[in-house]
Amino acid sequence: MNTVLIAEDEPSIAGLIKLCLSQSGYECTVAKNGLEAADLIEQKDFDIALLDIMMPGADGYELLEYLRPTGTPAIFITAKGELDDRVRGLSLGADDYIVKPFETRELVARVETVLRRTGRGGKMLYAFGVEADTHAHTVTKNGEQVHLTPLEYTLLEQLMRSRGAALYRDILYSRVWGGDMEDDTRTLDLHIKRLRQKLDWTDKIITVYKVGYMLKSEDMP
Amino acid sequence: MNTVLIAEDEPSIAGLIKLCLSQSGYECTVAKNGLEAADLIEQKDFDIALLDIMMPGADGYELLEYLRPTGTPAIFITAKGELDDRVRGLSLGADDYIVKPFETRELVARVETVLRRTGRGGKMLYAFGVEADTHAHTVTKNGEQVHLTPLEYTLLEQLMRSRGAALYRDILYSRVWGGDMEDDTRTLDLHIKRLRQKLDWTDKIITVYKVGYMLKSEDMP
DNA sequence: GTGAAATGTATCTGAGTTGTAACAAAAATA
DNA sequence: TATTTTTGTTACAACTCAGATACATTTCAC
Repeated sequence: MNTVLIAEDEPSIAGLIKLCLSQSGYECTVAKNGLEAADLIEQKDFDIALLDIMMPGADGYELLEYLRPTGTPAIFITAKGELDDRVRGLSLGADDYIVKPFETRELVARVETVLRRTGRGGKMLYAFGVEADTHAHTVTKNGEQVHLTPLEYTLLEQLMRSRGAALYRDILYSRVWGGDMEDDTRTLDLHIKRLRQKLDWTDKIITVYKVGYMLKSEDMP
Repeated sequence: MNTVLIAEDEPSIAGLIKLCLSQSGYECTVAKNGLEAADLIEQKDFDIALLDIMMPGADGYELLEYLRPTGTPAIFITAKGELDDRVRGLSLGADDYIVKPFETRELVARVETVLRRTGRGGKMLYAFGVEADTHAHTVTKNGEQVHLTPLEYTLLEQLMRSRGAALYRDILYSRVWGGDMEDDTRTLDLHIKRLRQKLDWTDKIITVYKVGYMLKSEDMP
C-alpha cells in the first residue's frame, strides 16, 4: 500500500483528501502545518507528498527542500487565487499541482499518475499463479495473459492488496467505483462473478456472507 | 506488521526504542511530545502505544484518554525516580509499564506480550483451542474450520475480546445487534446456545445469572 | 454511424440466516 | 416447597442475501 503525506492546515480539506485517498487504498498521514510535515518527512519515507503551498510553519516550497534528498515526489495544492506566477513557474520541483476546489476523482488520478511516472506505484502482486502488474494494469495466469476489463482489474487489485482479509462490500465498492453503493444492486456481485470466471478462481475468492469478499491467502484451507 | 507509537521526548531513548522494535519487525512512529502524540493517535490507528509519563504538551495519563476510545493498548515508560505512588497505582488503564533504564530484550518481550494479550498480534484471538481471525472473519477449532454465521461470529468476537469478564446482556446485545434490546426476547440466548453448540463450549461460555454471559479465561476452574 | 466491448439494471431463485412464539428447565425468592 | 423470575430449547416461518441470467445501456474505436 502506498503512503501519502498530506500537508494541509485547513482541517476540512485535509480530511477530504485523506478520506478519498484512503478509500482508494492509500495510507494517509496528515500534517497540520509545515513544521509537523517536516518532522514526518524525516521520520518516515512516504511514497508521495501533497503539499499546501500556503501554510504556517513552513510553506510548500520549503518542504520541497526537505523532500528532495529523499526523492519523494510532491504535488502542490493551491487555492485558485494563489495561482500566481510563482506557482505557474513551478518547474521548481513539484511533480504536479492541483487547484482548490478540485474533484476528488481528479485528485486520485493525479496521485496515481505521479506515482506511476516516478516508478513508485509500479509493483507486482502475486496470488495463486496470477500475477498483476500494477504499473501496466495487466494480468497473467501461469504465464499466460488474461484479459481483464479496467473495472475487473481494479477489483482484482483491491482483493490482492488485502489478501486474507475480508473486504466489506461497501468499502470494496467505493474503492473500485469511487462512490457510495446504491442500496440493492448486483453490480459488485456481477463483477466478482466475472473475475472468478476469467481467473478460474471460484474457490479462491470467498464470499463472506453479510460482509463482503475475500481473496484467500496461500495458507488458508 | 504491527504499528507502534512511541511518545518520548528524549531523542536518545526514542531512538533506542525505535531501533530495537524496528529490528523486531514493528513499524514505529515517534512523537516528540504529548501534543504530537495526540495528533497521531487521532490520525492513525496504532496497534500499541509506548508512552513516556513525563512529557511536555500532554503527559502519558492524558494520552491514555485519547487512546481509550480507539482501544489501543498502552505501555508506560517511566524513569526510576518517577516510580512514585501515581505510577504504582497505575491500574488506571495502562497495560504494562517499563522502568528506564531497561533491557531492550525486555522491552520487546513486553510489547509482544501486550499485543498478544489484547489480541492484536496478527489480529488473531485465541481461547480453548479456538482461533478467530478477525481479518478473515473465520474461526477454527483445533485447526479445523468451524462455520459461524455473521451474528455468531460477532458475538464470539465480543466474548473473546472481553475474556474473563461478564458482559451485561444489554451491552452484549447492543454491541452485536447495534440497538437497544427489546424487553422480553430470547434472541441473545438463542445465539449463545448456537455458539455453545458449534464450538462445544457449553462449559466455557458461562451464564452469569441476572447479568449476562462470560467467556472463561484459561485459568478459571 | 456502426459494431464490439464494457458496464449496469432488473428480476428470479435457492440457500442460508435469523427472530418469534411457545414451552421447558433452572435459579432465586419467599 | 411453592412461586416467581430468569434462562434454555425447539420448531418453524419470514426474511435476507448472493448467484445467475437476460437484457439494456454506455463507451470507444473505427
